Amino acid sequence: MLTQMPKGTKDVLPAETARYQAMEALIREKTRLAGYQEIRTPVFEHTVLFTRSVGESSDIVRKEMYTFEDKGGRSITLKPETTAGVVRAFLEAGMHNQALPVKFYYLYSPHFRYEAPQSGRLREHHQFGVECFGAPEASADAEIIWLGMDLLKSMGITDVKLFINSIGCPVCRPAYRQTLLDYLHNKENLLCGDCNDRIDVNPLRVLDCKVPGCQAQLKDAPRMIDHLCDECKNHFASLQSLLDAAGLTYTVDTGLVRGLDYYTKTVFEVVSDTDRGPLTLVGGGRYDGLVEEIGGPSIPGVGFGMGMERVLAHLESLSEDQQKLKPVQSIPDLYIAPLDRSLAPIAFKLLMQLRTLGIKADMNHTTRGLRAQFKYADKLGAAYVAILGEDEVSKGVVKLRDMKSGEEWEVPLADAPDVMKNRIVKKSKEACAP
RNA sequence: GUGGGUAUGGUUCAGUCGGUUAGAACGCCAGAUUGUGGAUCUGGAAGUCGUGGGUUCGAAUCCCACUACCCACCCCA
Repeated sequence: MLTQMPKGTKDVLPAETARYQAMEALIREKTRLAGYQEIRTPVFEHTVLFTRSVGESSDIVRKEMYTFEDKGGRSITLKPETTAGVVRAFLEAGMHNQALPVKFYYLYSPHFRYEAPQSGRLREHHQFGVECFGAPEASADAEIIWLGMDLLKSMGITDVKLFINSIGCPVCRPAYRQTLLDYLHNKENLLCGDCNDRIDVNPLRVLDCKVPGCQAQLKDAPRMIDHLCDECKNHFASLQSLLDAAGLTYTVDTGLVRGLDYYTKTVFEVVSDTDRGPLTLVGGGRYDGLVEEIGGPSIPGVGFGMGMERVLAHLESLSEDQQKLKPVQSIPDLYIAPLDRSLAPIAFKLLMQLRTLGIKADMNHTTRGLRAQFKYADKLGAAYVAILGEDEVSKGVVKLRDMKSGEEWEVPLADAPDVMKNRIVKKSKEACAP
C-alpha cells in the first residue's frame, strides 16, 4: 500500500453505506413532515465566515480549522460546521426577503476539525442538521428539539438524556458576564491553568471545567440562568412548557455552554451514556444575532447538528431488537449463468431485458464453470438462477432454478423476462403478506 | 498539544531464550461432482512481519527514530 487513509478519516464500506442510506431515508421523511427543505453548501468557505460566526474565542477557530491559502491568495477554510454556510447562502440568495420563517436541513454535511481522533471523534465527520430562520418564539426551539429526539427514537435510540439551558442575550449577558468575571477573578489562584487562560477570553466556558478542584470552587458561581432578562426568562419558561406539553423529559443544566460563540437564549444537547462515558449525539441552540453578524438584517435563527457517525455507532451498540433502523439488503432477484462464454450475448440480452423491467438481475462476468457460478450466486443471495447452456439454447428456452426450493423448470427464452417478472413480483407480494 | 497501548497473508490472531523454509482459523480460488449452490473432504494462492536505521554469525523477536491506528485527558458531533 502506498498510503493509508489520513488520520481521523473513515472509509464507509458497502455494509455501512446501507445503514447510512436507511438513516438518511428516515431523516428525509421526518424533515419533510416538519417542513424543512434540503440545502447543500460548499465544503469550503472564506475563512472570515467562520472566524466571525463561530467566534475567535472558540476552540474550533483557535486551533482546529483546516485553513489554507488558495492559488488566488484567498484564505479558505474547510467547514468546521455548517450553520454559518447556511446563513451565508440564505442571505446570498436573498431568501431573507421571502416569507419567513424558512426552514432548512442538510444531510451528510462533511465537517473538518483538526483534533486528536479517538472513539467517537474524527477529523472529518458528517452531520445532519436543521436551521430555522425568522422564528423568534420558543415553539421553534421546541420543534427542532422534538425533531431531534423523535429521529433518535425512531431509530431505536431511547437511552439518551436531553439537557437544556439558556445563556441569555445581548441585553442580559454583558451584565452577567461582569458579575461572573468579578467572581472568577477572586478565585483566580484556586482555579486550574486552563481556567485562568479562559477567564477573560470566554468566562462562560470556565463553568464547564471538568477538573474536580475547579468544580468545587465554582459550585457557588453566579449562573446565567439567575441573571436572565425578562424576555429571556419568559422564552426559557415558554420552552419548558412546550417541551412538557410534548411529553419530552429533560434536565436543565445551568453549566451547559456550547463551543460555538453565536448562541443566544436556548442551548441544548442530547447525550448518550456509552460505557466509555457521555457522548453528545445532537447539539444546538438559538442564534438570534448570527444573521446580522454575517451582514444580513436582524433575523433570529435556531438549529441543531447531529453527528451521523456517532448516532450510527451508538445504534450499533444496541441489541438487534432495539434497533429500528433496518438497512436495505442488496440482494439480486436473479442471476444468469451461461455455461459457455459464447452464450454471453444471449445472456446479456436477457439481462438487459430484465433490468428494463425493473428486476434486480446480474450475470456471470468471469470464466468460471457452472458450479462456481452457483456458489457465487448463492453468496450473493440470489433467489433464482437462470441457466443457459447449449441444450437450452437449441430448444429456445432458459432453465430457471428456485434457489430456495430447488425446483427447476424451462421457460421459452422469448417469454423469460415476463415470466420471471411475474414470478418475482408474486413472490415479493407473498413475502409482504401477513 | 500531553500521557498510555498497539502494528505479523484479505480478516482475527499465535509465534517460547534471538536460531534452519514465519504458522493457525476464517475468508478467497480450484478439485472431489466432465451441467447445479449451501454440508463435507482434499489441494492451492496469498506475508518486503508498519517504515527506516542500529546491535548480532543470525532479528518478527533486542535497541533507536519515524509513521499510522487505538485509548485517555482537553474539547466536541
